[in-house]
Amino acid sequence: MTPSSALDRLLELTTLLQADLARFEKEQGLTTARTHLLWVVGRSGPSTQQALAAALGVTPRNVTGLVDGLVASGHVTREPHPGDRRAALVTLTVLGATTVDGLVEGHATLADALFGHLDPARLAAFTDVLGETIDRVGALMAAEADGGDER
Amino acid sequence: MTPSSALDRLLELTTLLQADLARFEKEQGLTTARTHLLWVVGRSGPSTQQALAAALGVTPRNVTGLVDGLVASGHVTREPHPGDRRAALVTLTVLGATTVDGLVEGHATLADALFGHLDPARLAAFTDVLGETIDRVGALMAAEADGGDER
DNA sequence: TATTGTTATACTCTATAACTATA
DNA sequence: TATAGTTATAGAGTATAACAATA
Repeated sequence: MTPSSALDRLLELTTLLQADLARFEKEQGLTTARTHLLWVVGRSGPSTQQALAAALGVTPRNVTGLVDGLVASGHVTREPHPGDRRAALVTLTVLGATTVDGLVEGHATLADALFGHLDPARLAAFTDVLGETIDRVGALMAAEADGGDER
Repeated sequence: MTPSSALDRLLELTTLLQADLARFEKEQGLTTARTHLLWVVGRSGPSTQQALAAALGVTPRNVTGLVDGLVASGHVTREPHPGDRRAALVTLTVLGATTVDGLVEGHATLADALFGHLDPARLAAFTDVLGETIDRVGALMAAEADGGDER
């Protein structure tokens, strides 16, 4: 077993998980970007588009487009912001809330289907390696940002 | 340690790996879709656009656009297909081949940075779980396809 | 008649820049 | 003067449908 084959499998698994999410989205008539926004609103509650832009790491202009689409599909509404007439609060409709619930439930179901059969020791060992790997990628990217951004 | 937290970490790691690849692409003036095409041509050798469309899982029309971009950036050329005047063979230029080499090397370097420190037993255990998980996602998607596609 | 690739058209995600209304 | 959001414009990825050239 080599580091390279571990990375290969990790990337393959990534591809499969994305395909699985894509199917949910297609079923719901959603896209990845809109689903992500919906998810954030579900977690954070009614949010300004500025806040969503920051949370999603995209421009405010982009959020305008995503929210337009989600308003058209009936997943969210723009409510007036009490206390700031410039801003709007993107708010889940019943359909939007139901969709988010489906996401949460799907996540739990998927986790159980993938890892529920592992005995606690194997699961813990696996999760530990994932955690270490996250740390290492983070460190790597920080290092490259230092070296690459140099000016 | 719960199945759900394992999935959370897996998804977090996925996000980080994508960000890492995105930086390489930005450096090279490439996009994810074009890099993927380049990668496939690097592995398969000169290919028709039909073959690339099948390999990438996109429409032939889409491949036309991707190849147009990669021709403009100097990564590939369209060479006449010997024996079929309808078809063109998408072929790596020196720049394209160099870029693919960089990808391969980056992959190996990344794998080593992420997993090189693990002792063989932990690495094997981790890789095993990844393999099992891949199988489970595959089975899951096949099952859903059966149930969902029913008509 | 079937296949390869392209033109035509459309939708989505993304970005920058300029502008309006409000703070 | 600064902030929230939109209009304007542009590039990229994706799709379907119609069409040309060639098999």
